[in-house]
This record gives sequence, structure tokens and C-alpha cells, in this order.
Amino acid sequence: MPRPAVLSPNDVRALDEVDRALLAHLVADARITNAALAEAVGVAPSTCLARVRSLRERGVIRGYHADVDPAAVGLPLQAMISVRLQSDARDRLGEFTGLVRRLPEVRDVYFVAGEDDYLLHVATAGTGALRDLVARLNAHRDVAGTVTSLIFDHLRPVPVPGS
Amino acid sequence: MPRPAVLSPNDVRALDEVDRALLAHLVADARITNAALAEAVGVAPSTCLARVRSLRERGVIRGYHADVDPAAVGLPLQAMISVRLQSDARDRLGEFTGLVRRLPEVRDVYFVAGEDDYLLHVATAGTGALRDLVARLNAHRDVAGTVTSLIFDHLRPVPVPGS
DNA sequence: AGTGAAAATCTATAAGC
DNA sequence: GCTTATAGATTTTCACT
Repeated sequence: MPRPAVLSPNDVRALDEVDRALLAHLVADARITNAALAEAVGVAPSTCLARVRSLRERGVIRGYHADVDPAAVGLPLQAMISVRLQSDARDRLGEFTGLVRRLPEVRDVYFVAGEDDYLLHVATAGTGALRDLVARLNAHRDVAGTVTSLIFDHLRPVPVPGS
Repeated sequence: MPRPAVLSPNDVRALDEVDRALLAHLVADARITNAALAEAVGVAPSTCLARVRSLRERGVIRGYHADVDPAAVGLPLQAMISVRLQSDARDRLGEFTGLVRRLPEVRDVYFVAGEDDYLLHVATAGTGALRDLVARLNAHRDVAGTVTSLIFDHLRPVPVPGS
């Protein structure tokens, strides 16, 4: 599957009501069939297919992903780790970013403004694994410090009824 | 689609290699066809279908979602908002949780341990909309205070080659 | 649990409106 | 953009291991 090109100004066509409805349905259920999606938003299947393909190619839809319960795969302990980098590490941001993205425990990397540089949403096997992960991060030469907050629960938005 | 029941201890059967391979592929691409998925993990299509259905029904797979670029739908400014609740609001947690989950700007609700109670990952139309959102949160009777950090970038893990 | 093969659906494309 | 038609894939079931 080709990576969609970055949105250029020329590609920014306003999304209409149909597009927004398509997106809402696909966010709620990415495996809905084209026929069902077309009926739900009130367009012909061929139109629906062309619309969705366009949204994908324009990068509005970045991908489709299964949401796996971390606890069900042996990673019941989630945390948010704030990472502050050394001030002289600013020219190696990409390197560190690539590293943390490849850690199997990391589910989201937020690159933030302010005192901290990263927020890492992680899922681990337990307190021992979390402790090890934090220790490994702190041992990295570019890391000035970390703050770890346990996550009791992670919720996504409720699907709206009219989607 | 029926909501899968909460995992009870009886349902916790260890996932085998095939299950893990299926999950890795579906996380990377939730719209892979059953036939292609079956071939990728080395089982028959019918077996693949039964496995995936079982994972879904057991709650290991919680759903399938399109990943929509917030900037492409007019919400280019992301932020992480820490919310600290009033100490006497502890018996209304569910109420506040339900409220924030329904805000259209909110993409993730992390319920955390520590000084703060929530981390809200939000996407807004711009600085004005973000300011309004923060003001609305602070105006809620249960909110003791908020801290907002801008998000420059939000990355998810890189799909592993062997998936 | 897993498989192969049949039956039911669905996707994808194209032509005409 | 819609409808219709059509070929080709795909999903889904089921009898049998």
C-alpha cells in the first residue's frame, strides 16, 4: 500500500457532509463493508468506494488498525512517562524518536512543548517490566530525566449515535 | 455487533503464535482480507476467520478503527491537558469521565494515578478553540485545575517487518 | 481446532444517464 | 454522481477430519 503523500495545499479540498459521515463510520468500525457504508451515508456503493479511496489517498484516512486490549496480551500495566532530554540532545531528536517508537512497550509517542520533550504511553507486563523500561530510558545518554504516572484506565471517545 | 463480555478468568486462554501473528497483522492493517491474512500467518481461510472471530468475541480485539488525520478534518492543534479534580469530586468520577468522553475535541482519556486525575489528549481547530476548551474544563465545578501542553507530533509504533 | 469446497456476498470496474 | 451490469474476489458456512 503506497504511503499517501503529505497533504499539499492543492489537496486541501473541504470535506463535505458525506465525507464526514464516512469518516465517522470508519472510525467507529473500520471493517464495515462498502455496501453497508454506502447505505448508511446515503450514497451509491460506487460513489462510496471512490470517496473512501480519495480520503485514503489524500491522507485524511491514515490507516486502519485493530484495537487490541493490552491486558489480554499480557501487558496489563499502562503508564505515561514524561521524558526530558538533555539540552544538548536537540540535534538528535529524530534518533531518540525512532528508538522509542521501536520499543515494544510503547503505544503512543507524544512530542510536546514545555519542560518535557516526550510523553510516552506504554503498556507493560507488570511493575518489574515498567521499572526496567524506565531504567533503560533513564540510562540513555540523551535523557535528562523521566516522570512516570500509572494509568488506571484509557478510554476513547464514545461513538456518536448519528454516525 | 455485540459488546464482548469482560474477560473472565475462564476466558483467559493463552494466545499462541498464530493468534499473536494475526493480531500483529490486524494492528498494522485492519482491512487486510481474510484470505490474505490466512496466507500470511499460514492457516486456512476458514481457520483464520474462526480465530479472528474468537479474538474479537473474547475481547482481545476491542474493535477496528480508521485513523483519521486530525489536521485534515480541521483540527490541527493538538494538546495534552492534565486535569486535577476537586478532592470532594471523587464520588462523581464517572460523571466527569462520561462528559469529557463526549467532547468532540477529546481523542483519548487517560485516567491516571498521582497528583492529576486525567490526561486528555485533544485536537482543536486552533489556539482559540483550545483556549475555549480549557476554559470550559476549568469552569466545571469538579475541576480544581488544569495544565495544558501543546503536542507537536503524535506518533504510533512503527509496524514491525515480520508482521 | 483445523480443512477443503460450495454457496452467498461483496468489490471493483465500466458504460450510459 | 447515480444506476445498472458484470466479472472476479472474498466471506462464510458446513460436513468431515
